Amino acid sequence: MSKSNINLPKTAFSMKANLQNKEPGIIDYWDKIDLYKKLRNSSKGKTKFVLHDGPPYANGDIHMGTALNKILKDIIVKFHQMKGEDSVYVPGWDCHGLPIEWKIEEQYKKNKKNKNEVPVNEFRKECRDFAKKWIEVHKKQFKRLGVVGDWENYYSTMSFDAEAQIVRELGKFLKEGSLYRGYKPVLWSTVEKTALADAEVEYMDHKSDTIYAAFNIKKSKNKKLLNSEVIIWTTTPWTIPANRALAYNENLKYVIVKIEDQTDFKNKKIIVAQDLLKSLINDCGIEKFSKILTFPGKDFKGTICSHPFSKIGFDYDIPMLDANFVTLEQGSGIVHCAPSHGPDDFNLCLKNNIKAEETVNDDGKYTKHVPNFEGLHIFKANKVIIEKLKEQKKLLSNGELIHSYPHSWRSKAPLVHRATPQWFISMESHGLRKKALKSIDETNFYPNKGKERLKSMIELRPDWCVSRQRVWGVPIPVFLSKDTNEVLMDEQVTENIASIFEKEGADCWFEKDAQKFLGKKYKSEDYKKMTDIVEVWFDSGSTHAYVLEKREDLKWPASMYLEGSDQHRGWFHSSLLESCGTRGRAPFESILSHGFVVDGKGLKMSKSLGNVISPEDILKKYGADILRTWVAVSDYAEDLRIDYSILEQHAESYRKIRNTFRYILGNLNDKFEKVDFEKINIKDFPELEQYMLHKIFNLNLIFEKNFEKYNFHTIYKEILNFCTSDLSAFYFDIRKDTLYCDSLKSKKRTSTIKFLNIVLEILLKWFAPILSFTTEEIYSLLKIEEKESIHLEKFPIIPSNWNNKDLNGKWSELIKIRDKCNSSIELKRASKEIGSSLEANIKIFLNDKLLKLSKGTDFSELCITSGVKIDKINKDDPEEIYVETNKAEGKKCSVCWKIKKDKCERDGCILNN
RNA sequence: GGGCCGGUAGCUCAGUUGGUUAGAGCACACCCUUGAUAAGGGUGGGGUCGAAAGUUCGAGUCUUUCUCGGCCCA
Repeated sequence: MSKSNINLPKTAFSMKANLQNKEPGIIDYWDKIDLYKKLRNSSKGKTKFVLHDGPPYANGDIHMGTALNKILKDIIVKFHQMKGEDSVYVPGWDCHGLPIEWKIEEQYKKNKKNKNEVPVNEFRKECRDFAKKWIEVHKKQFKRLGVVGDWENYYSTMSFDAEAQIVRELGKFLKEGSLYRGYKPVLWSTVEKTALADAEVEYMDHKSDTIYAAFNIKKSKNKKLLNSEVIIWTTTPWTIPANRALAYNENLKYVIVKIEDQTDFKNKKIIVAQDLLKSLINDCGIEKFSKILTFPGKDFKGTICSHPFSKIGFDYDIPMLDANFVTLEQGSGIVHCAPSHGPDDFNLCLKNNIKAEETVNDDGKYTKHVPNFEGLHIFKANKVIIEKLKEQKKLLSNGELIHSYPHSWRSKAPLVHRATPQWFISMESHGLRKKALKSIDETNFYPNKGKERLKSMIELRPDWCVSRQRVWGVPIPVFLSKDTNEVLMDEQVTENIASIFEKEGADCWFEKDAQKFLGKKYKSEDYKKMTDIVEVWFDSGSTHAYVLEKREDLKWPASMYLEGSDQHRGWFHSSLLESCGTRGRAPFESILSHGFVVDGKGLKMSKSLGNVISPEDILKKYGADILRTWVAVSDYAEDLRIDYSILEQHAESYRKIRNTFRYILGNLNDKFEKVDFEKINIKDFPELEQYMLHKIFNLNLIFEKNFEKYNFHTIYKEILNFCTSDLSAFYFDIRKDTLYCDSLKSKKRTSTIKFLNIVLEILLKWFAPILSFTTEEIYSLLKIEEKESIHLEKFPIIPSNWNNKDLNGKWSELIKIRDKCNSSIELKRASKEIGSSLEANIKIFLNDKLLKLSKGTDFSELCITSGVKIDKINKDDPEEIYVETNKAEGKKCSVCWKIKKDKCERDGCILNN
């Protein structure tokens, strides 16, 4: 029998996707038609949706985290575009900063070049070229993922206009008065006379002097504490002159002990943590003592001590402060705090309004702020301090300790924490903290938990230190008076600097004579030009100023900032502060944060674990649409797991979707005919199609509801289920008979074809933001004249008359009956009586309700059997449905393969001859 | 070490204010089909809801502790 008289599906859309080879061609096509420009032109005047790109650092190939971030952004941008908005996306890059400086330095090392001998601007030029190179690499990699954006006119933190605007932004804080000069401890090498970044530090063993020293209690609300001495332990005795506070932990227990040995401490009462008493007694060689009292740490609240050197010029209050960094690991349970010489100390003191000061100079010698010891080098000071403590009867004991200690990676010299002059933006002086907290409240967070996270950080953070002693960045555009050391505050000077940077770039700061920047008003002899640079978080925190505000295609504030959850402390944070400080509110209306990419077991990816997967690997093996699928189906609110078995699973669901499309295209013979949804007369369709239209109506509600909450994984899952359960296993299976065997002009077949056209268009549009390549592949196959890309289309508007709750109620019952039929058929199949369901005749027994409901329904069509009989169920039967299956008797129709006893109504059937 | 977030079938995810036997798709097993064919259909198995204790008539859901993992901070 020839197959010429049945209509089998035929399509140019291949079953095998071959994405890795096909996708690059589609990217070329988008370039060729200039898709981004077409998108902008097509949506002129529409409501703007601006997802402002957080700039990735221009260094190294992209990894899964960056790929996730960019794909998620692209999906959202496309969703908004197809919703009918003007969804603009301008990618950007973060270019200044230490990691690039290192890379260049590394190259110098290889070539035996010395950084200090290279002119600053030569070095900066190499940094700039390095960043430029990586921007180009990233661009290619991001485009390969299917991300559509303004790749030609990207922004970068190192462009001249960005550098100029960063100067203007800082100028606003300077003018307002919230930018101030203060001190902060940094790791310092007294040998190289320079600050070191964490990554330039090597930890090596070092022998330190240790002391147990005593601080008299001067005042306390707790009378029992009076006349006692608090004991501290430290490995840096030279910091004692810089002591400004003592730290305890209110959750620890402390004990007052009376010493009875013949020493300086005979009959004195000392206070230490209860659990450290034993080790302290041991360390100090105390033999006779008695415990007087134990008390909780919180009783220290409000206690004031005096400095061990109070009698020799250190006559000030030493407050006791609660701090959770105080532990029982070592020492006495009370920690001596020198805000100029430790980050913990600094932060604790700052919170309590004790400022750090310059106690040690560049060379490592005490400054004039340290009476009695001025000019003494700190590396020679320990002995002297220990002697002085003994003299003042404040030394309980001393010793030595070998421990891991920071050293310079270059000189191998031991480092110290040293307070150096820095620039800060005050959180309080002009209400920055308050403004930021208010803005957080006015921002939508996806997921919501991001709100609390950002809020608690802003509530607790200290003043923002915006200066770095580095080279590759925007200079802090400030002059200090040589006379008074005061900051020159003049808006005109700031603006002058900015406009010079705009023309020449920030490099000129390092070579041009200061007079050029000062203008005519001031003389360069009178001023010092600062050499610090602005920290990079201020650079990227200002993107809203030089990107959102400056570009006409964008808007301020942005509709959304979208980054990984680590950016609550990073870009979200710095952008919020910068903008609240300069403009009084956040530069974003909403924040979407996503989790981190982890391996299949939930562990973070690392080279040592060998569980790293790169985007490149995935693109090679599966193609970008599979990676995009993975992004869409994963719940970004949590960490996202990935490994090859997970990808394989999603590739499988992709194939299912691809085959759904292929089946539709095959039956349409790749000829798409657009249907005007509004003009459809629902009643012209058979009930089955009406029911399917209702399903689509419902699905669209789910689609819209979940889009609003950016729940893409729900959207994907729902449409996938529609493809597998509703279309493939139900509708397509049933309508195969019509599509293959009915005459082309039959009413039933034409309405099926009409429905296929409808569902094709809808599925294409729904999937387009996620499966950007595959939907484009199909779209181009359909040769739709008026539009050149699926991405220029809008989401379908589903008419409300597709909604049909009654029909839905009826059909859920019919499907229940169908399920029973399938079970019954399966029994006969298992016992080998029949194979295909077309070899079956079924008898369905129903209760009155279902019998009435089923009137007019052809179950042989619904269940794909050769025959059906319906009868009333026995009244005694507790079930409402009962099905009996029998082998169909007769001959097989050559067209529809149904088994018939007599003639067949199908045209061309041999039974009819 | 501290703060925050999380752990539901092999996998990706649903599980309203505590309330029947905890769901879906994929994967898996078996069967059918060979007119969606490196496809398609049917049936089915699979979960001490991270662990323990508690509150309650009743806990995946509330409380506490522990454990594992992630981010941030130190």
